[in-house]
Amino acid sequence: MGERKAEKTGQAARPAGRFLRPAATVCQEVGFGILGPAVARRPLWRCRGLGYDSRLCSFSALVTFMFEPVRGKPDFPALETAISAWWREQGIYGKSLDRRRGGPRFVFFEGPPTANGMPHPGHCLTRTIKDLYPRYRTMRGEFCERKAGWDTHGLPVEVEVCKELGIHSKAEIEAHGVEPFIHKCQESVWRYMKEWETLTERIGFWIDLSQAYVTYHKEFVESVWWALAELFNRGLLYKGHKIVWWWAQGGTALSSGEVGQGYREVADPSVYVAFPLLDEVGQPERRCLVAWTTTPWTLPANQFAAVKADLDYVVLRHPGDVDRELIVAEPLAASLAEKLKQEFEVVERLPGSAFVGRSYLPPFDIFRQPGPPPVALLAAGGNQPAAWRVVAADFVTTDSGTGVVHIAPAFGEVDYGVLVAEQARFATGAGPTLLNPVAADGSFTDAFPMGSGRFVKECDRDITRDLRARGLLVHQEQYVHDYPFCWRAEKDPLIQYPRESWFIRTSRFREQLLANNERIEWLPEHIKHGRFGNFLESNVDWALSRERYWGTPLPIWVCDQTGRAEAVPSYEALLAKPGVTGMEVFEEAKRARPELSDDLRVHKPYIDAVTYDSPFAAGSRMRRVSEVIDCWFDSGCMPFAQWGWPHRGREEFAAQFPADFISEAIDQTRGWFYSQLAISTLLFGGSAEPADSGPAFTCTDAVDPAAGYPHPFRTCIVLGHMLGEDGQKMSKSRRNYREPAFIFDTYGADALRWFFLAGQPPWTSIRYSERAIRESVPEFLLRLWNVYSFFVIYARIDGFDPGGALAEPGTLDHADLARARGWRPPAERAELDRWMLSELHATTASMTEKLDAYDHFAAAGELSRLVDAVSNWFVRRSRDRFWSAGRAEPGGSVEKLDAYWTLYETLLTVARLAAPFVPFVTEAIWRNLACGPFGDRVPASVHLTDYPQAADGLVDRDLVRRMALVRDVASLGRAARAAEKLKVRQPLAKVEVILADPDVGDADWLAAHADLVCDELNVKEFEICQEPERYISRSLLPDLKKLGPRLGKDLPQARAAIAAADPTAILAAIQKRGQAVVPLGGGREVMLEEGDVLVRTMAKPGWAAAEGPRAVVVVAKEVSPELIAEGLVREVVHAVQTRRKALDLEFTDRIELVFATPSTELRAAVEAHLEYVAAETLAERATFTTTLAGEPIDIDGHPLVMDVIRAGGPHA
RNA sequence: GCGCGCGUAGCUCAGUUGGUUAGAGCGCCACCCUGAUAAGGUGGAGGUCCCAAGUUCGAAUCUUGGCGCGCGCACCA
Repeated sequence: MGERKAEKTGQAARPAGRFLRPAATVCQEVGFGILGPAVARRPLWRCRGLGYDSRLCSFSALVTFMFEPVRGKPDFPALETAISAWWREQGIYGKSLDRRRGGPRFVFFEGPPTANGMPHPGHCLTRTIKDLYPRYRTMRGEFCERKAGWDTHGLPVEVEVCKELGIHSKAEIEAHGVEPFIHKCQESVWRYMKEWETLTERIGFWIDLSQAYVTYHKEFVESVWWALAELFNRGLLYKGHKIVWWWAQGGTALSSGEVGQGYREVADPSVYVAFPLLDEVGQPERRCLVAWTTTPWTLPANQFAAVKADLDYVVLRHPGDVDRELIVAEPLAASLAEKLKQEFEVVERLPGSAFVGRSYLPPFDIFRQPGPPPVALLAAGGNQPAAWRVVAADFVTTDSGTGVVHIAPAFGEVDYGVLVAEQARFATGAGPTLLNPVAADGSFTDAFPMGSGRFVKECDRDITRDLRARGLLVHQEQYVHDYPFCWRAEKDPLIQYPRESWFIRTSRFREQLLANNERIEWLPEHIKHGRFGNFLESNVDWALSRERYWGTPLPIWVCDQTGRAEAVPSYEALLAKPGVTGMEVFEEAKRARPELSDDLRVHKPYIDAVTYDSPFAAGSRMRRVSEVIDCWFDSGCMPFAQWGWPHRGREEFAAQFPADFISEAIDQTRGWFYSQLAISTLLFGGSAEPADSGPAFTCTDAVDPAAGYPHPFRTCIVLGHMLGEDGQKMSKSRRNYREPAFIFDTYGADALRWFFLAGQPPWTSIRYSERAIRESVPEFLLRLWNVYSFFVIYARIDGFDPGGALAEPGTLDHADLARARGWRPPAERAELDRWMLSELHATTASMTEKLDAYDHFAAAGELSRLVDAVSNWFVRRSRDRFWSAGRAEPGGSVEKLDAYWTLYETLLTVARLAAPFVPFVTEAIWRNLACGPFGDRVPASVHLTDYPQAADGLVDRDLVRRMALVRDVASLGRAARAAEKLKVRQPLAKVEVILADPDVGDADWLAAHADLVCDELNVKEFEICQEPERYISRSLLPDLKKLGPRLGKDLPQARAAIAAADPTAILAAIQKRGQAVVPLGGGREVMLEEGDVLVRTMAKPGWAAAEGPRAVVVVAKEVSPELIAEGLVREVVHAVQTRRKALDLEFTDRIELVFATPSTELRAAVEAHLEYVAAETLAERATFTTTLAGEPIDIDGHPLVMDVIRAGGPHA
């Protein structure tokens, strides 16, 4: 047995550290006392088992020691709730703000969630991201106020209340009474408030909930009013018609989201109807346009027929019916003929434009007088029939139908657009008016007697029958398609229906919106010109009003007599109006219910009661319009309305606009992202001038602040949607996800945060799976915790006392620690220490860079690699130092102390680096490692420290590269062993390494680390191979990136030629003359220069070798009898240890060993190393006997029976 | 239907301006360690890079067309 063995034997013979298990038990009992005032100074007597340690004497220091014991198996959820409570008690969030007051601002806007629904995992994600960056920037020295907010208005709230009341239509709400209904809405808004607050605190989202803005509060409403009045006064708020999806039975329009929920596949009648063209005197011709529709009930409202101008149409005639000719788009003629099962002859072929302007006979004449079509005055001069005329339209396609589109402006958005466009062509008032034979309840009016009083859809059959009777029906069939129904009343089909509505002229600002958008940093980038940009491109005016109850009332008052309107910017301005009355309605309600919120003053129905004298007509009164507004407008006003600006909060607004950072999920592109951008752009304008110099926004004037793009936000992280366990949409009924509370209680908030932050880029859709969350724990949190726990255990044993060594700790940065007694500069420390600090500071630099670029996913990856480096290389390779004798004190073991200082600095720095990601566990580490020894001399919380600054001087890039090389070599060595089934327990004589690139000086360095490699690989000797040709072959590879552009088509030949050439000769030529010539055949040749070729090293077969990109590692396969014996002995030791474990012996238990084997070889091996075996297994005696009962075990083919007896105890 | 995004190992995902042997984690199998221990480490197996055509000396990567999934807008006469 060689020297190394003896060393190890010596070590094991020392009963060092065998008390570990009991100590850990104690830690569990102690818990996390650091957080409370009751910092545990547990009596030593609880540390049972300590008596086994010869170094117990050193434990006397423990009593005054500052590091709390750490439990080996952490209970993260319990830890987190304790820390959370401590933060609350100590006001740590407030303190983190206080110390940055006056610093540069980092402005964050909270997109308001609605508190009338339960928070779900998606909110956990947004709240994690929204927490990370403010925390990070605060640690970087910026002042980041975080004001919470709640979105409280809108249909969802009304729906909740309706459910509760068991009603659903507007009529029922009215019957119930608007006033009590509103009261219910206001209460309902806070229904899940507690859950939201709990979630917010539990996930560690630091935000000021006490100062939250609330969209129904009077101050907020008044800011919104100001914005609306501003738009109104600038002529940007107008009243118009809009075609909406109308739930006729319920008397309300539905939002697109609601409509989307109600689509069902149904079969509707599909009819092809003839529209006979009219001649000059108004008589029907033979020729008929053929139009197609799946909603026959809209035919009475027909006003136009649309064709595509540049599309070819054909006039078809059936030989058996010469009295009628059909006009359809040429590409669709065949399919029509097929449907009709008829052969047609093409009479004529004409472009669509040939029909534009022609009059036709509509299918019903309810709005039309017989005779020639009446004409109307065109705006450009001249006359034209206003309606029942062919128009050209680009939206006409040949995908289906006939290429002739029936236009009923009352019942289709596109159709309505045609009407508006046509109206514009005529002199004011002369153009076509909207024809609508349907009442708001969905029944035909008397204007269409055939269907009068009946629901339109029920009239489809009668209409079709009538058309057939009059010879206008060309064809009829069933058509299966998706059609929306009311999501609350499944039998009620929705219809498109015109309603009056208020609009904001956003479309006029399209260019400004795009210019503003151009300046916003979107993550991921494609949002800017993709989804969001496209949305802006196709901007239409914002349909603002809602015919509902619970929302910000539209602050427009209209004159009874003249119909003229004005907007009111605040409640105060309203009260100042002449002859104002009606406020008493609220006052009375308040007297009846004193608990009534004063905010309801500005809500329906109270606000509707307030009227005043009209400035437009003497004796007339001004009354508010009945509508409330789209709640998205509320949210978009949040940048200023959260401060009540411009009525108040002037300073706050000036300081907090625009936002540096916002983040929400992708569904907000048309929601909050748009509402903010639109409102800000319309109100504050701005230019595309870069706003780099100084603040983009100076609020000098309350009404017209000068703004430069971008505003109101600079950077926006758009998060992906979260999916359930099965990759489907999360849904309560499907139960495909775990409640956040369950995750918190089981794995903890840090685990969930880490899963979100490090699991995937934030914009991919995240599959929220319990398994993935669970598995994210060991890879980072637990590993970090183990290192931390390892450190504390040994620091306590060895008396490592930074608090005593350093009087003024500062923030425990590298420079601060340098003042400590016993601290040595890295240059004087072991290489491993310098390596660790290199990694630490290099990672610090790159993490900072990545977080500054809002790339937390990459930053988390860096962090994870760093913790892996600490755990799996630094600690592992430093064990000898931590386990060596001597105390970690000045005057003690210098190398040991170095190791402690290195690990201490690393852990403190990692805690700060990771603090924005996993705020709880890092707090626990900081509290113990920093506050433990230093108390009040250091910041009480890791979140009150600065983010680490990389000290470039400590980064030794060569060392980092070379250490990585050693780790590679170790891995390759193991791979080589594994390939030959040479297990690590079998010592081998030698390992040889061939470096792929021998020029970097790495070889010498590696050779100097022979011990390390030998230790890792369990070999006796290390050598940089002197005759690599024995083991490897080299081949030349052309550098394709370089040669490709130069050689082009010759490249394949060149590759073949280079592969066939003698690599040694080429390399030599390049080395000597700077270039080498390789013939290509055909007289051509390739000139190779330095860098044109790469050398690839491959292991020759027949050796125990493994190759990687940087090295080939060869281990000696041959094992001498001595090596085999050592291997056998190690197998025996392993077997004994396994038995010890099976017998559940304490680590400290001494044993007696008795062996029996028929194998003389095995016996000889063991006997030769008996001392070693005894030491490794804590055996007081190890003997051989000839007969022993028991099951023999296999030691590399040698049977062995053994008996393990606990010394001094009963037979084990 | 239109738009945006995405299809890479059993699962979750990386893959930088096209370049030589496509990676990681988890899971699986085998092994190692047993003084951080209901942890830790190492190795291995596992891939038609959705399909097809094209551009190119060369395509997971670029183009076009399919197919599939997610989301958004519509539902279209």
